[in-house]
Amino acid sequence: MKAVELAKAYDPKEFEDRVYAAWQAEGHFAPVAPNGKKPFVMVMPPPNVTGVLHMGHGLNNAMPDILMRFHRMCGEPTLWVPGTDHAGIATQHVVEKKLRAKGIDRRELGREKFVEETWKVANEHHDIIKKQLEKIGSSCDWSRERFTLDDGLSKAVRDVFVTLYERGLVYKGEYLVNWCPSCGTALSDDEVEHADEAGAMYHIRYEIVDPPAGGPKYIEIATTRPETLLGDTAVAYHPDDERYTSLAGAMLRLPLTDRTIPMIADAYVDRAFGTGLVKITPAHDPNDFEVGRRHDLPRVNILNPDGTMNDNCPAKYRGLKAKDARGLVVEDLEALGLFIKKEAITHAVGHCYRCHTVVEPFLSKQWFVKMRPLADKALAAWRAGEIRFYPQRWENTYENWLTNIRDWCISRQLWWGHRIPAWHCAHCGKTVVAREDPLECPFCKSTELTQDEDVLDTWFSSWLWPFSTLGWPSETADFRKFYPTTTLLTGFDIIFFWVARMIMAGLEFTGQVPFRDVCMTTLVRDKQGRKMSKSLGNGLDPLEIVDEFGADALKFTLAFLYTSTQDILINKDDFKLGSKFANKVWNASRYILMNLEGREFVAEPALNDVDRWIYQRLNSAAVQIREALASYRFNDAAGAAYEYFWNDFCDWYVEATKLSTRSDDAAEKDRAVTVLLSVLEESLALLHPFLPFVTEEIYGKLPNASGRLIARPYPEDLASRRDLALDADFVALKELVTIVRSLRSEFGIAPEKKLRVAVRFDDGFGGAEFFARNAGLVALLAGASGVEFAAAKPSGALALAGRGFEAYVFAREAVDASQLAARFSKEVEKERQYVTRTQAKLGNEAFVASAPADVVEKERQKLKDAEVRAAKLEKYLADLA
RNA sequence: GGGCGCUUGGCUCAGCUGGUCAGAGCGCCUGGUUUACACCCAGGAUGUCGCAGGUUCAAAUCCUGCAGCGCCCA
Repeated sequence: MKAVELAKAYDPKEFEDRVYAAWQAEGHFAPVAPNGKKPFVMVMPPPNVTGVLHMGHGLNNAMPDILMRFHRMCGEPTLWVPGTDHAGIATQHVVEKKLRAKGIDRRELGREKFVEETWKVANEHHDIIKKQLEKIGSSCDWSRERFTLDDGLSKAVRDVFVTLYERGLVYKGEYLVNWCPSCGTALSDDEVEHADEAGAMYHIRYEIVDPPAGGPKYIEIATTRPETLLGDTAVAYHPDDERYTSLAGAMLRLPLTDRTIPMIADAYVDRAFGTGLVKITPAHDPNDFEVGRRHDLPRVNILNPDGTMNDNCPAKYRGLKAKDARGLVVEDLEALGLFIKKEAITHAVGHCYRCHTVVEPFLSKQWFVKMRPLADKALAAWRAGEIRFYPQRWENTYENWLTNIRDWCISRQLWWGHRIPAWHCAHCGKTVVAREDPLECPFCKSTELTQDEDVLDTWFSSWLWPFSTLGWPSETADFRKFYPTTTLLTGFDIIFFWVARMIMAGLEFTGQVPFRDVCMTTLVRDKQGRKMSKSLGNGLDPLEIVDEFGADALKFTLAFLYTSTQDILINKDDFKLGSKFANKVWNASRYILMNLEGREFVAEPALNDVDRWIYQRLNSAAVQIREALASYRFNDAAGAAYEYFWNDFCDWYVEATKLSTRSDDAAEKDRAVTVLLSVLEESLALLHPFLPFVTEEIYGKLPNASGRLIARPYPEDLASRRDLALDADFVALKELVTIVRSLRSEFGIAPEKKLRVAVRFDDGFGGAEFFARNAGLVALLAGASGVEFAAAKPSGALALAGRGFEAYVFAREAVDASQLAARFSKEVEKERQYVTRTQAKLGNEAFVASAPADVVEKERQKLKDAEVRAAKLEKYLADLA
């Protein structure tokens, strides 16, 4: 056989694109035909079609890819559905900005042209996003890719809207909504981010109309937004507040206006807060809105949709931004002597999650989804154990949100999105909601129908994603085969936006939970714990990482550093970890392939101790990986793969085989190389989910492999490979080798100096035969001229303590006796301390009586071991003296 | 105000259902051109597991309180 040559250095750029193209061309990302195994299915959280992938996407695509590859190799039909999201507000922003740069306003362009333009931009961007996902190695089924605005999904959205309307769960009404004056649209409660800001509490006087004789002429209220007084329609006090009960029914002169407003009593008021009086502005505060409803107060809207003061305000304020109006209002109040004071405070202010503009509570007609019935189903399913969160603590958040859920405002005053399938009949005034565009009004047959101008919230399409992508509402083959999906993996920050809503939608429309497991990932941040952002310049572009370190390095590093308990802090250099590991795999393989030169395969090679040991380790690693992935502990899985390959396979196994490959025995060389190649092949399979590219590339060069690694079975837990006794023997062998190496290192004995080594076994040591068989191996690894077996310490040798044995090294002349003695003393002291502690423990009757028998037995054994070791060390000390 | 999380070697973090579990990667120190790898090899140092109590035969691991940091909801 000829040697296979690999390039000297690992160079991912050389093969990653090629390997990905081959996988795709051969159809490996599509599910295999039903084979009796339960399918493993995930949907990709759809990235924003006009966005850019950031490290969060990197993480949330790399981890699913590990899962998909693992389950695929386990022989399950696997499906990972990719796709993108039209991201209404964000995309409309992008396109508007582009147009503005060309001096075009979207209103000039008109709705139709604007949407056309937006499709163009979305299509271009889509190709970029797709390329990025391919670059990072996502093994998703591109033939099933979906977009939230494509025909199928649009049909699903419309069907759902109409169904909910029919069930009385969608309604339109005039309510106070969160309004982004900059985006010019309503937002849902979740789309508002609260941030503490410095503000002020303004104390203002309202004059009482016809004050009772001897009573006060004014009342004092406090507000953070004095300009909203122009929309006040009452002032409220607590019904039990005796300071104000005498003012029941009194009227107040609303400053700066010609209006008078009533004093009302409402239990909502906190008597202890401020003066115990609250100005009520039903059109501009959610709490006031409720108070207004209870007392049937008028709602005076003082804002235009763009956030400026409207015609309900006195002329001088009209057209001013709310913030500017505030200053003017305060000035005017001062002039009238109605302003008392201003105190600095900090308060939470709502901002638009897309553009960060301050959000205004704004009175308008919007569409809502009645959430309570949906949420109750989602809670019931969770309580019944149909949904499991990893880590479980997220279930608290889920429960809490669903328990306190409020209706969902789903209409958006945008052009880019699913147009609301509702029509207004100019003739009879009724609303028509229909699956098919109506040609005439079903109530009065009029054709004067106009469709609602608004579009739906993007999340109103995302919440259908796990089933709309599979063809629902049609009963497609995919839907039948792959729904419900298995696992959803996404960032915890969209648990409300997306995860909980998908569960509600799944239950409402398909009668099933959309997935069983929810794996919540944390955020990726920089080393200072700051969110990665463009403005800070601390963002890590996954594509740059791929370019510099390779896609495998990206994936492996993220898996290795994965943690579910806190944010993942990472910087660019951390990705060296992954590329170093990939390089290690490359070079170990390179070495093995080099050794093929002139060798012949052996049909059924006999396994020696070392071979059986490495299979034992491989087996144990496979078990660990399987267990870790079953509960989404990616770090443990990656760690097990790393430790196996680097510490067991490279450091010990490959080194050990040099005993054979460097021998003059051709038959033994053939045998050793044959086994080595088999172990390598299986090791590559073990590592493949974590390092897909480099393992596939090497696999393609193996003379004993066929097909693609991506489709090879994953190493299984084989009873025949479990061998704890052998593992224990090998632990002892490694200890012996390490003891000799340490001595060499500590006393600067040159590596090329072969040491004469002898071993004596303690009574009852079980590994004697193993050692006898592997004396040559010990000699190789320890750099010994040979290993003898002795009944007692030979004169002229140094003794070193091992567990169950004693090593004798003929190196007295190279060693500084006092230095070695000092080391022994330290060790003796440690052992003696341990002995004392353990004796006390075992002397404690409560311990012996209460602790499980095996724990007590273990302690006894450990005590014995420590005593033996201490005795050995003391003897060595005496000898050195 | 309610809820959740974090505080373990210089750095970033693992340690599930309490009994050598005090670990990993990076960094650091010493020595190495062994025909796979200096993206390497061999050896080594470093932690009263935030603080104070408690439960237990036994606590980094469970409970309570405190301190600091972070997030979510109101």
